[in-house]
Amino acid sequence: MTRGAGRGGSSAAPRSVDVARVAGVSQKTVSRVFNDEPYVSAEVRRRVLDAAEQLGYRRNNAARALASGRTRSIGVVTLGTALYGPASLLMGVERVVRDTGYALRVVNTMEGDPAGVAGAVGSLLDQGVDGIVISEPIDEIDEGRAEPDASPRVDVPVLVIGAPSPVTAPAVLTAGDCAEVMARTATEHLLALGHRTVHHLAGPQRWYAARDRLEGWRATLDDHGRDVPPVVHGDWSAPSGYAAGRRLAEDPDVTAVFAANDDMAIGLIRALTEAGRRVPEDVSVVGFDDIPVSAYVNPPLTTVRQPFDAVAQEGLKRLVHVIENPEADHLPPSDPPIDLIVRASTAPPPSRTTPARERRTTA
Amino acid sequence: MTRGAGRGGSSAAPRSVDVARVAGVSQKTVSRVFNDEPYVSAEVRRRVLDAAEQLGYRRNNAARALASGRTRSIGVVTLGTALYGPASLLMGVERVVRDTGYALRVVNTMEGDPAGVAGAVGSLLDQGVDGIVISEPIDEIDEGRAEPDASPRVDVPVLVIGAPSPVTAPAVLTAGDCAEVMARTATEHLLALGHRTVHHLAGPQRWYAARDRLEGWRATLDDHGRDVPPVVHGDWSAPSGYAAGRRLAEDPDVTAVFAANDDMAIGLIRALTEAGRRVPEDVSVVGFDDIPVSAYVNPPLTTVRQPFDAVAQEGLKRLVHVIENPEADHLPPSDPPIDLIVRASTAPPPSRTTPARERRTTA
DNA sequence: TTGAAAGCGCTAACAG
DNA sequence: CTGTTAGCGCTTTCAA
Repeated sequence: MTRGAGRGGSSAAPRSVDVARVAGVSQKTVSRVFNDEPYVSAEVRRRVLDAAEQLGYRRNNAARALASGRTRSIGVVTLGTALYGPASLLMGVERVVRDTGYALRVVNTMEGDPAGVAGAVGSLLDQGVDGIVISEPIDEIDEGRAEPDASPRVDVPVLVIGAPSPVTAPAVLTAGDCAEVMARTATEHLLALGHRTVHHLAGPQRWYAARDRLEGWRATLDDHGRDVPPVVHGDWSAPSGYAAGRRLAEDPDVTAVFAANDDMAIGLIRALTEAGRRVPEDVSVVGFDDIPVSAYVNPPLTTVRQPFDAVAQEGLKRLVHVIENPEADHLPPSDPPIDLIVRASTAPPPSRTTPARERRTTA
Repeated sequence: MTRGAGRGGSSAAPRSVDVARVAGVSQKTVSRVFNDEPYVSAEVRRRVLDAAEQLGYRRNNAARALASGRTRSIGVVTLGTALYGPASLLMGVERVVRDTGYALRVVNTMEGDPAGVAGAVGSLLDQGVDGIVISEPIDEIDEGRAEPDASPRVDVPVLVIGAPSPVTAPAVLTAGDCAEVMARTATEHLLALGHRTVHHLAGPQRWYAARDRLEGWRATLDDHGRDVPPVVHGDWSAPSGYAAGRRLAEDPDVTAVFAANDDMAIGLIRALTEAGRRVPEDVSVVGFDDIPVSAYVNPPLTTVRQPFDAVAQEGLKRLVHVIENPEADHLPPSDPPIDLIVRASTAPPPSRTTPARERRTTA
């Protein structure tokens, strides 16, 4: 093979020996300079840097990885959706990964993908990564099953965001497992407004995120000794929220609904409104995520803002720490901030003496 | 260094020679099997595969890349936002990249990032990629400037989505440059409804996407010999749409607005509604993107759906073709489908009994 | 503070 | 059909 083949360049890419020759030093010295190793005189460092610049030298990452056994990259497994939550998380992860000097490799797991998380993780391992982030995995691996091809031998540290780990690895960290608390916050808000109970429009139960929110909601109701009404299920989408809303609208007892995400909340509100149930006068609705349009829909949506950036940042800091200090103690997780954003979609329940239809809104 | 160091495994990772030994063949034969090269008897192939399975063998990608000069990965430069457009595009790209057998590396350019696209591309080149996708770049490089550190020497094929190329490379492909046509479609729709002219709520002009939409709108108006009212600018966000809406609401001549994305359209509608201008009775609004909630906001939004998946798929197919056949002719681009989704936010203008035209003193 | 030598694990020719 | 021989461009010893 010709030097530089595959790079498509007209001239071969310069290597560290080329830089060394130009700078009049050994190849090893060039290596030292580029790795910020000590014991290089300022004078030599300058010469090397100049030569590199002049030649347009760029370190060959494959050679580095091969020689050092470290790829300096982190792989992330995400769902292949543009849903606000997963997408925000991915962006947060990218930012931190880059800040910590690692490169990012991304593999999606589509819903219904037969290989699922295991396949995605395997693919990342094939590519070569020093650590793996699994963002919001959903159920697809049977629990308790340990067949080697189902849950691949992961020999790098893993950070799992928003779920218990679907893989076994020498070091497993978790982050962002605060959905339950957030769901409590949302539910408590509704209860504090005077609602007798709160209905829940849940996400798909294969998602831990959905289950956690449901759990938080149910636990809050239990704690307050309230009825736990039947759960309505959606698929995160506005259409599914709309469908749920039509059903919920038929039940006059429904005065407060906690939706597991904003998209569903928006669909829900539309259905409620079309059915003649005003929001928030007749029914209060709380969403989850605080997507960008939530403040501007009609009515502006009360919701819980997820601390995506904080979760990504904190989790990755810990992951990188484990990667670079395999023996050291893990950094302790910290609790991310949780914000309940109260807007106009929640209000006290309609007074019970007056039928809703006779109430008048003054504008 | 110890074998397998950096992988953190308790035992060293098996190499192809190990597999070869177990299978009783040469190392090269193992390589043949794993590369699906011809001239390996079924019998030998089986033995190799069995041995590999037994050992838990995984090819070392760094060594492969070093020896072959190909990294088998594609890098993508995206904006670091969870905006629906960029995020959808990224997901579409991931899917296709994986389908074509490449790995994906991702680098974001944050707005205000000093290094910008050039820095991101450089980082990808450092990491080692066989091709680069630049998704919706925004202006940050001075045009016409050719300093080496400003626009790095890109020696791999580049696919630019939704913009002219901000870099020079041996092969530059473009895709998704249909925003102008889509903007025309939106504007024509409004004109066909009977509106005298159409106002435009534009995106930030550093984005090509925003400029293209503006151009399409302006050209359509010109073609029909209509007034081109002053452009209102937003920043893609719902709040900015809201702010624009307050201004637009004061002008009774405004009967139709084409917003450069759905988020702004939603903010705009809210402002219009609050100001007592009904949508669509008094003012029609068309958005752009068809984000998931658009069908469920109030009123459901008429919008233009961007063919993200089609654009990603088509563009990448061409990019991969160039990577693998540097000498061959480029595959021809094809036109992605454009869908105007007509919902309830557009309608004919209010009847012209009030002499709005008399008030127009400046054009 | 610097350099020389020896691989890292694989693919690319070229023989058989 | 299969094996041999060289590297790919670095990092890592170890020596100076």
